[in-house]
Amino acid sequence: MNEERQSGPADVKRRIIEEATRLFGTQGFDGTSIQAIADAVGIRKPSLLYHFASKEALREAAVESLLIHWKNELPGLLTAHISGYDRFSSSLTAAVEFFLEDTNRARLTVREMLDRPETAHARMKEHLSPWTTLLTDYIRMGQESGTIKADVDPASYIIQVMVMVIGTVAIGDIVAALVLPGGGDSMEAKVSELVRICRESLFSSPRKPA
Amino acid sequence: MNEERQSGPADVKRRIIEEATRLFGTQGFDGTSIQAIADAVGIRKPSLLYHFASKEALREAAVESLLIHWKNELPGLLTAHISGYDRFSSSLTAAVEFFLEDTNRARLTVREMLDRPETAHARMKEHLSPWTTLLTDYIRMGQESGTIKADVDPASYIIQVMVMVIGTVAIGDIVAALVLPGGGDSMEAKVSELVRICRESLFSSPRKPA
DNA sequence: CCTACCGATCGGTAGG
DNA sequence: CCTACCGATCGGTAGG
Repeated sequence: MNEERQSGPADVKRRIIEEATRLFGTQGFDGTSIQAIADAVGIRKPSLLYHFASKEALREAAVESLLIHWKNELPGLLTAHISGYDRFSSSLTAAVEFFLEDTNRARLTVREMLDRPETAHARMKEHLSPWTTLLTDYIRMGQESGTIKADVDPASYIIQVMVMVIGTVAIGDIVAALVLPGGGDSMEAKVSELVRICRESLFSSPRKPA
Repeated sequence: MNEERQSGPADVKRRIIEEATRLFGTQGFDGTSIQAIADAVGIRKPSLLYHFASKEALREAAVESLLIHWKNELPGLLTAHISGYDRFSSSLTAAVEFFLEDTNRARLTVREMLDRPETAHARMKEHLSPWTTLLTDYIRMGQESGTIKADVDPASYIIQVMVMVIGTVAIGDIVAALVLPGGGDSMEAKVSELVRICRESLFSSPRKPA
């Protein structure tokens, strides 16, 4: 009747999702067998299928878990700080570093976008569009008050920032090979250049207005 | 003994690579069977394996073909025009539109970066690093003459531009869903915003110096 | 370029 | 959560 020792069934489910996210992210959905996931968790294949009725159900659970994670963490990280030229840099840096903490999640996200465009489209919209609307409004307000360049297209700007953030985390290391003799500069340099590009193409002047 | 009618063997190889690029790009390497590729071409599976000894050999041929295409077309498109503030925009627009012409190639490229980081790293470096070096040098020269912002990190800047270009083509439509109520603005708007972001974060002043 | 065929692995089920 | 098992499909080969 003890209820705290060892791994409860909820813990097993969590570990399955963890390993699935890692393997789907690095090798892709079709490139990962449920056998391989079961091996990584340390259980047999039919045991995994007791927790998730099908491989497809596991995929959906992994993506859902990923989106919930972002939905819970990102808005607080961003909305609390986006309120001026200086804070813009630090909050965008924090957001990129948040994604960098778990590269597998970023890779799985990109793979989902490639593998199932319509489904990914619908699900991301459902979870994330509420707070991207906030960002769009913030840009429009900045344009009215003159702190943000008038020729910024708010929606397209946010799309490009997201493409840069997720792209840098998912494939930045490989793209870096095209440019650098050594084979890749530090991720730090890429992140600070990303922030610089976003900042200088958004605000009206290099110094914040009074 | 006629040699121009119907499809020669070289033509069949070309069509196999075409269909493989399309299917690998949309469904992934592991998500595409050689049976499916043979069906799309209109031949039997063992016939396909006569032209390419293995599925892996076909993958390599498809990626090689893609890189050769870019290597042949891009340098002329870029180096001829990157020589000032105005031409920068038109040549970057042309480059993005070049990628947009064949979305499958962009998707296959991103998938290769995710599926086989080291191999993709090495092969892209081999084919493309010579002319990215030219771009880096161009930025450094602009910094010395004052037309380009001093705080630009040339290598990281080029990486971010490439991430934006390839990311916009491969997953721009899906990311757009996060932002727009309608479900995605026109690709045109995304491209012109991409160009604006790259331009305004690169040059020293909004008007080109004399 | 084809027919015929192979061993291995896939996702999933039966039954406990 | 396990053992035992299934039909389907996979990449690839033999032989012509």
